[in-house]
Parts: sequence; structure tokens; C-alpha cells
Amino acid sequence: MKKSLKTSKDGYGKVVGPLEQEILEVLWTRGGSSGKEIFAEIKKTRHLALTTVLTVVERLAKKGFVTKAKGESVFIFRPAFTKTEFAREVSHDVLKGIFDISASGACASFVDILAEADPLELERLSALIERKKKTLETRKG
Amino acid sequence: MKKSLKTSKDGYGKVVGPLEQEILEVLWTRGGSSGKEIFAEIKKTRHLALTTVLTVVERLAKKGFVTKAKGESVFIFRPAFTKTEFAREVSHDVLKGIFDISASGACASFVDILAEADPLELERLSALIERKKKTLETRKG
DNA sequence: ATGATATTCGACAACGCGTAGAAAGTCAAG
DNA sequence: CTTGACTTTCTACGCGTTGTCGAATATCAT
Repeated sequence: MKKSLKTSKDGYGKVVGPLEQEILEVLWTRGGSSGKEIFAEIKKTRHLALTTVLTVVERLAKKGFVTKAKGESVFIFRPAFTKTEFAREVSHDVLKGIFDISASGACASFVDILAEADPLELERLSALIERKKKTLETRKG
Repeated sequence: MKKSLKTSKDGYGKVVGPLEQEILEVLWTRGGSSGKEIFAEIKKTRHLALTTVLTVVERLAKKGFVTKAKGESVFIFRPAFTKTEFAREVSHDVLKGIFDISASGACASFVDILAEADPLELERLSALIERKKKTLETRKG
């Protein structure tokens, strides 16, 4: 039984808000979509006004997370980053902060979570590390 | 040249604010300290009112990040977690969020940053992974 | 020109964090 | 017991972010 820190921003809230993430998710699965389409998708699970969704999408666009381009008749929003890119970029910021606190703590946690979430990824991670080590050696000369 | 996401919460802001982190840092290095002592330490680099520091320490206590106990004559604040524990716990939350978005993206990023921040940790990470893999096998039976 | 539809604007609430003065509490010295 | 220094708590404001929309405006086919 481990007491755990409540970090106020729970789970997602670290980088983008819940609704923002939901919308990104929609965009990642549906690809380019009009505001109304996004809204329709969101509506399946939440009761929100169209404008609410629109506003958030707009903000996402302003932040550069999604692009906005005139389609045939309406604006189409598209993710500016793939899901993987996004996670990558976002991780970068977040992890940097954590590393500043303690690299070893972060490592321990990372492995734990990875093992928990997707053990197979452990293999891939090993590979990544090996490759990275080689890169470093090479670069160092 | 890589465009990067601006996540508004920069670096630290993910989990604790800058001042909060500074205070935690003080506590980690000094160990148990009175409000005034913390203030004195902070004052070396920033001009803040005593009450400002006090307020934040108090909030940290309320969040459970530090403990507050009556000393001889004044209250003494102590970190509720070691720096490593803290990073570990915090990472857990944050990483979980990121993993939900994309495990592979997070992995890639993780290795990158680790290599950048502290290449030697790569070795340790390898070791951690190996150990974890063993644990999993064992547990699986 | 008109009505339907799409888009933008402006607002408000709630929260978290930094900031700090005012108020209240504590306690030893007179 | 009162006073004054020092400690601790309270209350509050400003700012930024996110969720939440309604109202106003723009657009466009009929």
C-alpha cells in the first residue's frame, strides 16, 4: 500500500486538458474533420454545446497542435502531429522537468510503468538504448 | 530544425510550480526546516515576502508533499518523499498520461532525453530493464 | 434579400500558483 | 497581567489555462 502523490493535474492534465485530448484523439482516428464532425464524435460520450468544441479546437489550432484549412465549404482541422510525434514532443518537455528532479527516480518509474502498460515495449526499449549507446560512441569518436 | 510543441506548462509546471519546486529542493538539501529557514534559503536568489514562502510551504503540506510538525518552538517542515521517491511517483502519473497517448513515442523520447541529460544513466536503465524482464518472467512462472 | 449554416467573439467560472498584507495566536520579559 | 516580538493563519488579488457557451457576425445557396 503505497501512498501516492496527487499532482492535481491528474493523468492527462499535464500537457493538454481532457477535452483537448479527447479532440486530438478524435482527429487522430478520424483524420481531417470539420468542426461539426468532431462535435458529433464528442457528443457520443459527452453533452456539450457545439461552440464549446469549436472553441477548444480553435485553441488547439492557435497552439499549433492542429491545423486549420479551408475545405470545400467548411474548415477542416487536422492534427499537426501524429500521435507518436505528439507523445514524443510532449514527453520531451515533461520528462525534462522530471529529470531535473531526479534522473534515477524517473528511470525506475519509467521501467515500472512500461512493464505494466506494455511489457513487450521493454524489448523495444532495450533495442533503443543499445542503438543510442552506439550512436553516442560513434559521435564521440 | 524541429518545430516543438509549446505546452504552456514549461518544464516543471507539469506537477509543481517553480516556487514549489524550489522549496522542495531546499527541503531535500537542508532536511527539516522551519518556515523562516526555508525563507532564508529562498531569499538568497529571490526577493519574496516571508508569507509568500510560508503560504506555498503550507500548500505543499496540504498536498502532502511535505510534513509539518511542531518542533521545540516552531513548526518544522520535512519532505514527505525523498527526491527520488518524488520523481518516481510524479513520473508515474505523468508518464501514464503520456503512455495513454503513445507508448512508443514516449519511449523514444525518454531515451533521447536520458542520453542528453545523463548518458551514464543509460547503463543503469539497461540494467533496470534486464532486472524487470527477469522479474516478469519469474512472476509469470 | 432571406434563411440556414458556419465561424468568430467575448464572457464567465473554476482552478492552480505566485504574491503578500492583515489578523490572530503564542510566549517570554517586565 | 500587559506588552511586544515573533510565529502562524487567513484572506485576497492577479494572472494564466481550460471548460463552458450564447450572441453576434459572416457566408452562401436559393
